[in-house]
Amino acid sequence: MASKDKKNRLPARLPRGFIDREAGDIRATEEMLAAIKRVYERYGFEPVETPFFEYTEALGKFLPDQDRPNEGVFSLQDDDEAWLSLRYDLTAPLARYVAENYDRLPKPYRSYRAGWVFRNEKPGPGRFRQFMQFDADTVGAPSVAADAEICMMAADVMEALGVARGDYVIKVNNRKVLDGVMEAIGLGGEENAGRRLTVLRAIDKLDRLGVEGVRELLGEGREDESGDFTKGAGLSKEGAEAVLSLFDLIGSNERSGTSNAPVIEKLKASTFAETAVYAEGVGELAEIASLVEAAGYATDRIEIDPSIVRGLEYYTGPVFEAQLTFEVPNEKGEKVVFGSVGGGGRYDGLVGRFRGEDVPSTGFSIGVSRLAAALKNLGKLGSENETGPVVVTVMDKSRLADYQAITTELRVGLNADLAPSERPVPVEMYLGGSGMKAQLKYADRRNAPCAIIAGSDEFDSGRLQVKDLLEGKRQASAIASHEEYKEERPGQFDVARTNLVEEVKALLKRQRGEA
RNA sequence: GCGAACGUAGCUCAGUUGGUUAGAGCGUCGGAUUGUGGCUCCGAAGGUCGGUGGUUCGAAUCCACCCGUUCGUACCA
Repeated sequence: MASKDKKNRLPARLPRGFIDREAGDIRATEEMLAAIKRVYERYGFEPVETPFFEYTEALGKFLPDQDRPNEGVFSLQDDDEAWLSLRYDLTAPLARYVAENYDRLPKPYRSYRAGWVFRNEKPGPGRFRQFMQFDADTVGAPSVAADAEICMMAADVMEALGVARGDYVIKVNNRKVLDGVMEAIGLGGEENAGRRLTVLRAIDKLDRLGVEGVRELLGEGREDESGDFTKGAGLSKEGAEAVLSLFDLIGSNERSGTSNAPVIEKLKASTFAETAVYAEGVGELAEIASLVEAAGYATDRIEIDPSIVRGLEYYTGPVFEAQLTFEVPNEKGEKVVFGSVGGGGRYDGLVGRFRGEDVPSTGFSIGVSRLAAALKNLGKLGSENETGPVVVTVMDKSRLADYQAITTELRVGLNADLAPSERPVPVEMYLGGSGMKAQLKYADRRNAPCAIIAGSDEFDSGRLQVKDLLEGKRQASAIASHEEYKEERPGQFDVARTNLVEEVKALLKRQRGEA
């Protein structure tokens, strides 16, 4: 019921952090998902789907790093008082799924899935409370060959989406290397868990704050522009410099060509190598490097970078991050590097939470919306101007049956011998209540290739008017007066009723430049 | 979460020290053109001035709180 009372009218508004998606967006995303899927299928991964809701405890809220355990997730209580939460990533639900179906799944279990995830956080530009991820995981594979494969697959995905080699890079690090470094500077043990987190967070900010900012955060702390003070990790000068020495290794590869060997050598030569977990981590990185190199993936695609941190909750070994390296202008016209569009790593303990033993697993997650925004920027996505429907206009409402017959004839005829992969030609009869002028305006706005026009003259003569809207637009720009415009009827021609389908087919072909 | 700025029509924005009926451009709809998308001209619709309360004879304008947006920062599985 329409509300005349303006004061009490229901406001039509979206909850903050959520967006409506429109045709162009949806089509572009579907295209993208299909391309990613093809890559994963090529590697032998199979699809699986889990629901939006999981039991809250299954999502892993009791894992470390729960400064604010009740924030960030949408939760509600079920009839039986059990807490349910909307999933905030696709990894924890996969771990639940694998644990629940462990005995009947082939191991290693290789699967991919795309889906919406939800985070109850402050939204910002390009940052929403509902967004899509596309994951691929290998569960039950202890070998770093699985990690190497995930990295290569991530690189393949970027190229399948049209990102040129050199415009992206898959960065690889190992959590064990960072753990080893922290152990070496005296941050080992349970009592230092909090400071270790602070150190990892500091390292993670290299991109944004630079070496100086990280140095402050490793020491006493840092004051930002607004005067806010962030407490640091409180490391000694030597400890901080030791951590920062990792950054010196970045770029070792570029200087030497295409192999990750130089950075591996430097990692091995470091004094940290005396720490067992560090040495183990470097060993794994060396193996990954040699595996991807043997497969032909050089540092222009997969690069070892000791400054990569990624998620703090559950990664136990190698971690990956897909970065776009080209610059794009932001709203202010400044050039900025697009940055991370996906990440992942090894999470040996996640499935084990549901079972007695750890199940070694590794995976990768693509931020679909973010990557879509990047691709749009590259011009690799967003064929916005899709051809719209052929519009059959209605001039004489008493002859609706005739217009309907024409519409159906075109709809069937134009789509008769399409291959299954070809986009159908949409055909519609104008269903609004307005006159001819508005109908053609409608066709124009729908980006229609042509409109069919018929009144009593046409029905009597057995010939219909076909108006080529693209050709008409072209001709119209050369016509100044409205009288002449009316007289010319640019782009318009008449065809025999019996030849309608063939004539429209020919017109569409001409427009595609095939005739 | 903390700090700051901003919020006027669908969009981009004017709006004087607090003073009559809040404006423009673009867009939308209609007419000139009863059967033809453009151009041009004419006209119309469209506003809880983000919300609520307060100060005042009088508030888009001043004050408080709230909501939203943006920026910085923290967190980010």
